[in-house]
Amino acid sequence: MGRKPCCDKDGVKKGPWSAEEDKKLINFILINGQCCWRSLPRLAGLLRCGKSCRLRWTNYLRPDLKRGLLSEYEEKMVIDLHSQLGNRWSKIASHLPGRTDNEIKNHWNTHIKKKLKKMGIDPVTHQPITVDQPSIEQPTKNQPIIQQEKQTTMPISPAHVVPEIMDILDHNKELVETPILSTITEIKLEDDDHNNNNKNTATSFCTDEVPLIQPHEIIIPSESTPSTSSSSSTSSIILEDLRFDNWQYDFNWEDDFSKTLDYLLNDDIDMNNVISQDWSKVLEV
DNA sequence: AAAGCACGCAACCGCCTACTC
DNA sequence: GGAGTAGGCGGTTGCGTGCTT
Repeated sequence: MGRKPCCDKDGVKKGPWSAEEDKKLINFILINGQCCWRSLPRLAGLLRCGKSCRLRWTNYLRPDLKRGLLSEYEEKMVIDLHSQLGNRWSKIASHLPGRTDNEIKNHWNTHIKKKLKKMGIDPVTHQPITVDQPSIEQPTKNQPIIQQEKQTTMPISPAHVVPEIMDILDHNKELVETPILSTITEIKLEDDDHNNNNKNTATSFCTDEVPLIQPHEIIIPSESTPSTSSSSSTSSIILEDLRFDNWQYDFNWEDDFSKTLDYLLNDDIDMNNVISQDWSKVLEV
Protein backbone atom coordinates (compact mmCIF):
# COMPACT_ATOMS: atom_id res chain seq x y z
CA MET A 1 0.00 0.00 0.00
CA GLY A 2 1.39 3.37 -0.95
CA ARG A 3 2.06 6.01 1.59
CA LYS A 4 -0.76 8.45 2.10
CA PRO A 5 0.30 11.98 1.31
CA CYS A 6 0.72 14.23 4.31
CA CYS A 7 -2.03 16.39 2.97
CA ASP A 8 -4.50 16.56 0.19
CA LYS A 9 -2.62 18.19 -2.67
CA ASP A 10 -5.77 19.76 -4.09
CA GLY A 11 -6.60 23.12 -2.64
CA VAL A 12 -3.44 23.29 -0.61
CA LYS A 13 -1.45 26.43 -1.14
CA LYS A 14 2.27 26.20 -1.71
CA GLY A 15 5.10 28.63 -1.99
CA PRO A 16 6.01 31.67 0.05
CA TRP A 17 3.83 32.58 2.99
CA SER A 18 1.87 35.80 2.94
CA ALA A 19 1.74 38.19 5.87
CA GLU A 20 -1.88 37.25 6.36
CA GLU A 21 -1.08 33.55 6.60
CA ASP A 22 1.71 34.24 9.05
CA LYS A 23 -0.64 36.27 11.13
CA LYS A 24 -3.22 33.49 11.21
CA LEU A 25 -0.64 30.92 12.18
CA ILE A 26 0.95 33.01 14.92
CA ASN A 27 -2.40 34.03 16.24
CA PHE A 28 -3.62 30.47 16.41
CA ILE A 29 -0.53 29.09 18.10
CA LEU A 30 -0.27 31.92 20.58
CA ILE A 31 -3.84 31.40 21.60
CA ASN A 32 -4.04 27.64 21.43
CA GLY A 33 -0.50 26.43 21.63
CA GLN A 34 0.66 23.68 19.33
CA CYS A 35 -1.87 20.96 18.84
CA CYS A 36 -1.80 18.43 16.02
CA TRP A 37 -0.25 19.97 12.96
CA ARG A 38 -2.47 18.01 10.63
CA SER A 39 -5.65 19.68 11.80
CA LEU A 40 -4.07 23.03 12.59
CA PRO A 41 -4.47 24.52 9.09
CA ARG A 42 -8.19 23.80 9.08
CA LEU A 43 -8.67 25.16 12.58
CA ALA A 44 -6.56 28.22 11.88
CA GLY A 45 -8.24 28.87 8.57
CA LEU A 46 -5.16 28.22 6.48
CA LEU A 47 -5.03 26.55 3.10
CA ARG A 48 -1.72 24.93 3.88
CA CYS A 49 -0.69 21.43 4.79
CA GLY A 50 0.19 20.82 8.42
CA LYS A 51 3.76 20.07 7.57
CA SER A 52 4.12 23.41 5.91
CA CYS A 53 2.66 25.14 8.98
CA ARG A 54 5.02 23.32 11.30
CA LEU A 55 7.98 24.26 9.15
CA ARG A 56 6.94 27.87 8.90
CA TRP A 57 6.49 28.12 12.64
CA THR A 58 9.64 26.21 13.52
CA ASN A 59 11.94 27.88 11.06
CA TYR A 60 10.60 31.37 10.82
CA LEU A 61 7.81 32.47 13.14
CA ARG A 62 8.82 30.95 16.46
CA PRO A 63 9.31 33.91 18.79
CA ASP A 64 12.55 32.71 20.31
CA LEU A 65 14.42 32.59 17.04
CA LYS A 66 17.49 34.66 16.54
CA ARG A 67 17.55 36.28 13.16
CA GLY A 68 20.53 37.22 11.12
CA LEU A 69 23.85 35.66 10.37
CA LEU A 70 25.48 33.24 12.71
CA SER A 71 28.11 34.86 14.85
CA GLU A 72 31.69 33.73 14.53
CA TYR A 73 31.31 31.90 17.78
CA GLU A 74 28.18 30.11 16.64
CA GLU A 75 29.94 29.20 13.44
CA LYS A 76 32.79 27.58 15.32
CA MET A 77 30.24 25.78 17.42
CA VAL A 78 28.63 24.41 14.29
CA ILE A 79 31.96 23.28 12.91
CA ASP A 80 32.88 21.53 16.10
CA LEU A 81 29.48 19.93 16.49
CA HIS A 82 29.47 18.87 12.85
CA SER A 83 32.81 17.16 13.32
CA GLN A 84 31.23 15.09 16.05
CA LEU A 85 27.67 14.64 14.84
CA GLY A 86 27.90 14.84 11.06
CA ASN A 87 24.92 16.16 9.14
CA ARG A 88 22.54 15.76 12.04
CA TRP A 89 21.40 19.33 11.81
CA SER A 90 18.65 19.10 14.35
CA LYS A 91 21.09 17.77 16.92
CA ILE A 92 23.49 20.55 16.10
CA ALA A 93 20.71 23.10 16.29
CA SER A 94 19.70 21.86 19.72
CA HIS A 95 23.01 23.16 21.03
CA LEU A 96 22.53 26.59 19.50
CA PRO A 97 19.58 28.29 21.17
CA GLY A 98 17.46 30.29 18.78
CA ARG A 99 18.85 28.63 15.69
CA THR A 100 17.01 26.14 13.55
CA ASP A 101 18.30 23.06 11.81
CA ASN A 102 17.33 24.55 8.48
CA GLU A 103 19.19 27.74 9.20
CA ILE A 104 22.31 25.90 10.26
CA LYS A 105 22.11 23.55 7.31
CA ASN A 106 21.82 26.48 4.92
CA HIS A 107 24.64 28.34 6.61
CA TRP A 108 26.81 25.27 6.45
CA ASN A 109 26.19 24.75 2.77
CA THR A 110 26.58 28.37 1.77
CA HIS A 111 29.25 29.73 4.10
CA ILE A 112 31.07 27.27 6.28
CA LYS A 113 31.79 24.71 3.60
CA LYS A 114 33.52 27.32 1.49
CA LYS A 115 35.35 28.76 4.43
CA LEU A 116 36.71 25.40 5.45
CA LYS A 117 37.77 24.57 1.92
CA LYS A 118 39.52 27.91 1.75
CA MET A 119 41.33 27.02 4.94
CA GLY A 120 42.38 23.72 3.43
CA ILE A 121 40.03 21.64 5.53
CA ASP A 122 37.75 19.00 4.12
CA PRO A 123 34.26 19.99 5.31
CA VAL A 124 33.28 16.35 5.29
CA THR A 125 36.11 14.81 7.24
CA HIS A 126 37.27 17.94 9.04
CA GLN A 127 40.79 16.98 8.19
CA PRO A 128 43.37 18.83 6.13
CA ILE A 129 42.89 18.30 2.44
CA THR A 130 45.79 16.51 0.85
CA VAL A 131 46.29 16.14 -2.89
CA ASP A 132 45.84 12.37 -3.04
CA GLN A 133 43.38 12.07 -0.20
CA PRO A 134 40.00 11.03 -1.51
CA SER A 135 37.14 12.76 0.20
CA ILE A 136 35.39 10.37 2.54
CA GLU A 137 31.67 10.27 2.03
CA GLN A 138 29.61 11.88 4.72
CA PRO A 139 28.26 9.16 6.95
CA THR A 140 24.60 8.56 6.74
CA LYS A 141 22.39 8.77 9.76
CA ASN A 142 22.09 5.02 9.71
CA GLN A 143 25.78 4.72 10.30
CA PRO A 144 26.50 5.16 13.99
CA ILE A 145 28.94 7.87 14.94
CA ILE A 146 30.90 5.44 17.06
CA GLN A 147 31.49 3.30 14.02
CA GLN A 148 32.64 6.31 12.05
CA GLU A 149 35.08 7.23 14.73
CA LYS A 150 36.68 3.84 14.51
CA GLN A 151 37.53 4.58 10.91
CA THR A 152 39.92 7.30 11.89
CA THR A 153 42.97 7.02 14.04
CA MET A 154 43.22 10.67 14.99
CA PRO A 155 40.96 12.96 16.90
CA ILE A 156 38.46 14.52 14.57
CA SER A 157 37.79 17.73 16.42
CA PRO A 158 38.66 20.67 14.21
CA ALA A 159 40.53 22.11 17.12
CA HIS A 160 43.20 19.55 16.33
CA VAL A 161 43.24 20.64 12.74
CA VAL A 162 43.03 24.38 13.17
CA PRO A 163 44.46 25.43 16.52
CA GLU A 164 43.51 29.05 16.02
CA ILE A 165 39.87 28.10 16.14
CA MET A 166 40.16 27.59 19.86
CA ASP A 167 41.63 31.07 20.21
CA ILE A 168 38.69 32.50 18.36
CA LEU A 169 36.37 30.48 20.52
CA ASP A 170 37.96 31.91 23.63
CA HIS A 171 37.77 35.38 22.22
CA ASN A 172 34.14 35.15 21.32
CA LYS A 173 33.11 33.33 24.43
CA GLU A 174 32.62 36.61 26.23
CA LEU A 175 30.23 37.83 23.58
CA VAL A 176 27.71 35.13 24.22
CA GLU A 177 25.43 35.04 27.19
CA THR A 178 24.61 31.37 27.13
CA PRO A 179 27.27 28.94 28.29
CA ILE A 180 27.29 27.02 25.06
CA LEU A 181 30.97 26.19 25.02
CA SER A 182 30.77 24.09 28.10
CA THR A 183 28.23 21.87 26.42
CA ILE A 184 30.53 20.92 23.59
CA THR A 185 32.43 18.56 25.77
CA GLU A 186 29.22 17.15 27.12
CA ILE A 187 27.99 15.99 23.77
CA LYS A 188 27.78 12.26 23.76
CA LEU A 189 29.06 10.61 20.67
CA GLU A 190 26.72 7.68 20.95
CA ASP A 191 23.42 8.05 19.22
CA ASP A 192 21.13 9.76 21.66
CA ASP A 193 17.99 9.30 19.61
CA HIS A 194 16.63 7.10 22.33
CA ASN A 195 17.83 9.27 25.12
CA ASN A 196 15.64 12.29 25.50
CA ASN A 197 16.52 12.87 29.10
CA ASN A 198 18.69 15.83 28.30
CA LYS A 199 16.09 17.32 26.00
CA ASN A 200 15.24 20.09 28.39
CA THR A 201 18.59 20.92 29.82
CA ALA A 202 19.47 24.54 30.13
CA THR A 203 21.55 24.57 27.01
CA SER A 204 19.61 22.38 24.66
CA PHE A 205 16.58 23.63 22.86
CA CYS A 206 13.47 21.79 21.99
CA THR A 207 10.73 22.85 19.65
CA ASP A 208 8.24 20.86 21.66
CA GLU A 209 8.28 23.39 24.42
CA VAL A 210 5.23 25.23 23.24
CA PRO A 211 2.42 24.04 25.48
CA LEU A 212 0.40 21.23 24.08
CA ILE A 213 -3.32 21.29 24.46
CA GLN A 214 -6.12 18.81 24.27
CA PRO A 215 -8.47 19.03 21.28
CA HIS A 216 -11.36 20.15 23.44
CA GLU A 217 -9.30 23.08 24.65
CA ILE A 218 -8.76 24.45 21.19
CA ILE A 219 -10.23 27.85 20.62
CA ILE A 220 -10.94 28.60 17.03
CA PRO A 221 -10.37 32.26 16.31
CA SER A 222 -13.59 33.83 15.22
CA GLU A 223 -13.48 36.05 12.19
CA SER A 224 -16.58 37.94 13.25
CA THR A 225 -15.60 38.61 16.83
CA PRO A 226 -13.76 41.88 17.21
CA SER A 227 -10.64 40.65 18.90
CA THR A 228 -9.24 43.44 20.90
CA SER A 229 -7.19 42.60 23.92
CA SER A 230 -9.61 44.37 26.18
CA SER A 231 -12.85 43.01 24.75
CA SER A 232 -12.02 39.33 24.70
CA SER A 233 -12.16 38.29 28.30
CA THR A 234 -12.29 34.59 27.44
CA SER A 235 -9.16 34.83 25.39
CA SER A 236 -7.47 36.75 28.12
CA ILE A 237 -8.13 34.04 30.62
CA ILE A 238 -6.94 31.34 28.34
CA LEU A 239 -3.91 33.28 27.27
CA GLU A 240 -3.08 33.71 30.90
CA ASP A 241 -3.35 29.97 31.35
CA LEU A 242 -1.14 29.33 28.38
CA ARG A 243 1.80 31.37 29.50
CA PHE A 244 4.85 29.89 27.89
CA ASP A 245 6.63 29.54 31.18
CA ASN A 246 8.61 26.60 29.98
CA TRP A 247 10.09 28.33 26.98
CA GLN A 248 13.79 28.87 27.03
CA TYR A 249 13.92 32.54 26.27
CA ASP A 250 13.39 35.23 28.81
CA PHE A 251 9.96 36.40 27.86
CA ASN A 252 8.53 39.30 29.80
CA TRP A 253 5.01 38.06 29.65
CA GLU A 254 3.16 41.01 31.02
CA ASP A 255 4.75 43.58 28.74
CA ASP A 256 5.93 41.69 25.72
CA PHE A 257 2.95 39.50 25.16
CA SER A 258 0.43 42.30 25.25
CA LYS A 259 2.68 44.19 22.89
CA THR A 260 2.86 41.18 20.61
CA LEU A 261 -0.87 40.70 20.80
CA ASP A 262 -1.37 44.28 19.77
CA TYR A 263 0.61 43.57 16.66
CA LEU A 264 -1.43 40.51 15.90
CA LEU A 265 -4.70 42.24 16.37
CA ASN A 266 -3.85 45.34 14.47
CA ASP A 267 -4.70 44.84 10.84
CA ASP A 268 -2.76 47.88 9.76
CA ILE A 269 0.57 46.43 10.72
CA ASP A 270 2.59 44.59 8.14
CA MET A 271 3.43 41.26 9.74
CA ASN A 272 6.57 40.86 7.70
CA ASN A 273 7.83 43.97 9.30
CA VAL A 274 6.72 42.83 12.71
CA ILE A 275 8.42 39.51 12.37
CA SER A 276 11.66 40.79 11.01
CA GLN A 277 12.01 43.71 13.34
CA ASP A 278 9.65 44.35 16.19
CA TRP A 279 8.70 40.79 16.89
CA SER A 280 12.26 39.63 17.19
CA LYS A 281 13.18 42.76 19.09
CA VAL A 282 10.39 42.29 21.55
CA LEU A 283 11.39 38.74 22.21
CA GLU A 284 15.11 39.20 22.04
CA VAL A 285 16.84 37.83 25.09
C1' DA B 1 20.74 49.61 -19.00
C1' DA B 2 20.05 44.98 -19.44
C1' DA B 3 21.17 40.26 -19.68
C1' DG B 4 23.43 36.52 -17.47
C1' DC B 5 25.14 34.51 -13.49
C1' DA B 6 25.88 33.27 -8.66
C1' DC B 7 24.35 33.14 -4.21
C1' DG B 8 21.37 32.74 -0.12
C1' DC B 9 17.51 31.10 1.95
C1' DA B 10 12.66 29.69 2.49
C1' DA B 11 10.04 25.99 1.41
C1' DC B 12 9.12 21.43 -0.40
C1' DC B 13 9.74 16.43 -0.82
C1' DG B 14 10.37 11.94 0.52
C1' DC B 15 11.99 8.91 3.87
C1' DC B 16 12.26 7.35 8.62
C1' DT B 17 10.73 6.58 13.28
C1' DA B 18 7.55 6.46 16.97
C1' DC B 19 3.18 5.75 18.29
C1' DT B 20 -1.61 3.97 18.29
C1' DC B 21 -5.06 0.73 17.38
C1' DG C 1 2.74 -8.18 14.84
C1' DG C 2 1.23 -5.35 11.26
C1' DA C 3 -1.15 -1.46 9.25
C1' DG C 4 -2.03 3.28 9.49
C1' DT C 5 -0.86 7.87 10.98
C1' DA C 6 1.66 11.95 12.60
C1' DG C 7 5.67 14.29 13.30
C1' DG C 8 10.55 14.97 12.50
C1' DC C 9 14.65 15.05 9.72
C1' DG C 10 17.91 15.80 5.97
C1' DG C 11 18.42 16.54 1.06
C1' DT C 12 17.03 19.26 -2.60
C1' DT C 13 14.73 22.78 -5.23
C1' DG C 14 13.36 27.16 -6.85
C1' DC C 15 12.84 31.94 -6.44
C1' DG C 16 14.37 36.54 -5.24
C1' DT C 17 18.20 39.48 -5.10
C1' DG C 18 22.59 41.34 -5.83
C1' DC C 19 26.67 41.31 -8.60
C1' DT C 20 29.23 41.11 -12.90
C1' DT C 21 29.92 41.73 -17.63
